[in-house]
Amino acid sequence: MRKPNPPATINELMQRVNDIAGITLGELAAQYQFKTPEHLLREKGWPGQLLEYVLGASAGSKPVPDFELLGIELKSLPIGYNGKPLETTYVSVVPLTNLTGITWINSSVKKKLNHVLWLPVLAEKELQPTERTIGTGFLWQPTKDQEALLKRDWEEQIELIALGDIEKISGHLGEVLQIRPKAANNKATTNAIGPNGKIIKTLPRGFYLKTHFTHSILSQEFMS
DNA sequence: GTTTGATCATTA
DNA sequence: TAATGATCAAAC
Repeated sequence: MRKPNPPATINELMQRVNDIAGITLGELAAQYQFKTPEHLLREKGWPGQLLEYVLGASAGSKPVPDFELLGIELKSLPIGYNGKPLETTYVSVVPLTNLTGITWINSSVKKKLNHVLWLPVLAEKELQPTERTIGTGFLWQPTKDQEALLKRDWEEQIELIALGDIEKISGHLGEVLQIRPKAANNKATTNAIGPNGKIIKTLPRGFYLKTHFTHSILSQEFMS
């Protein structure tokens, strides 16, 4: 099969999502002649890249929603046999400089999470990457309560960064939204605001949704 | 180096 | 065993 075009409507997108529910990543990759990792899962981004391709998401690394026409972000969500998320969910890069004028409303986190297509994938560790089974995808927008939680965590941690206290931030902070390293390795560096307002070098960081938050989203969708 | 896609693996 | 810190690959 050829590379799918971007879906024109939400209905079209959701039809494609429903069409792939229940099959494995290996079967899907074969159908579309998409590359499959031959041995170990060293290509950590493979599940997401395959799903993007099949659903017609914008290719490449662009700072725009996966489905630009629809304003929807695709997030695959690895879950275990118990239906709970196995990993935190990466959201976006954490800004470490030029924070003047930045607010929750215009933040990358709010924009990214404004409208998300969650695609659960049964990804229990004993399963080979190709044996992971695609679940039922669904659209989600934060409720007022959920957004309030995200906003509170975001503001608390952005304030620390603005004050030059990036090195005081660890994955322990944040109720639902945490900040953790996001880099090739722990030697990578980027600019950040340091003590006294001086620019320092530090490890690039990313925002991640904690698993209990994504689990609550799943519960809200499937157990209501 | 940065941003996209995430998972790995050591620690607590 | 869950969570935090570290890491892998591709495109640019």
